[in-house]
Amino acid sequence: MAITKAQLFNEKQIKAAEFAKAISHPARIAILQILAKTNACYCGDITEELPLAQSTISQHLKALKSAGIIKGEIEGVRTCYCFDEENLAEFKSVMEAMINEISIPDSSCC
Amino acid sequence: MAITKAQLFNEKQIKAAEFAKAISHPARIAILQILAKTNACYCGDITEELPLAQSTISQHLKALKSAGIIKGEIEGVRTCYCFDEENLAEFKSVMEAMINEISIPDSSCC
DNA sequence: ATCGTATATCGTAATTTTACGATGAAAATA
DNA sequence: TATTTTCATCGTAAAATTACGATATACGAT
Repeated sequence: MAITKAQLFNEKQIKAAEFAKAISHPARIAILQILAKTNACYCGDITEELPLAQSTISQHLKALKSAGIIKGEIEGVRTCYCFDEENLAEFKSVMEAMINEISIPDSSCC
Repeated sequence: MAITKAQLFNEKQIKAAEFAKAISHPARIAILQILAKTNACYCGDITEELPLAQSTISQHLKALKSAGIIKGEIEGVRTCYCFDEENLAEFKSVMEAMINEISIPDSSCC
């Protein structure tokens, strides 16, 4: 990747790609599903449910947090991870808009 | 990545992650948008619209094809890329299901 | 004050991704 | 037949991703 020319893509494209990258690993999807379905929101809980080391789960949590999809609140010795409500809404709307944009055109050539 | 433990995640998670990875780069999103909005479906057309080398575009097209989202039909010296109708529908339904699953639970802890 | 628990971070290694130019292959054109 | 056009692939390099164990930090409990 010689020089990043990413600024030549538009904001929507970059944002959608970032969100997509955030969920481009089965472990991160699994983490989001766990957060959505259970009250297990501590790193330890998630580590118990997934076949990965604690440090790896922590890394994935960091990636999801960087993307803005989740936030982490420190509760003493632990950190409670949950969805970032506002950003989750943005995630969904950006992804849905993208999915809707990607469709077969009227005059499909093949 | 010592040993791939991906088989310990379920099929849906793996499929969704694969699709997400396919659109996790602005160039690939841009390519899909071009295919959706114009009749430019040749590698050369796309190369003209994006700030990347022809070989790089070809690589991105290959990635989208591997994910099944598009197909390529050889037309003499050129290749016409378009959406794979059936797989595109799967892409959309898998992604939408995933997005719907990811939601704030009733008893949010924080 | 010490010990145990939970998690983030560091160091490291293997793999994958991204990008480019150069080259090759195959069809169309001169 | 020779040339041009179009695209895929190769070779390569830089960077990012993924994973782990080890360690550091910080809080709570004893």
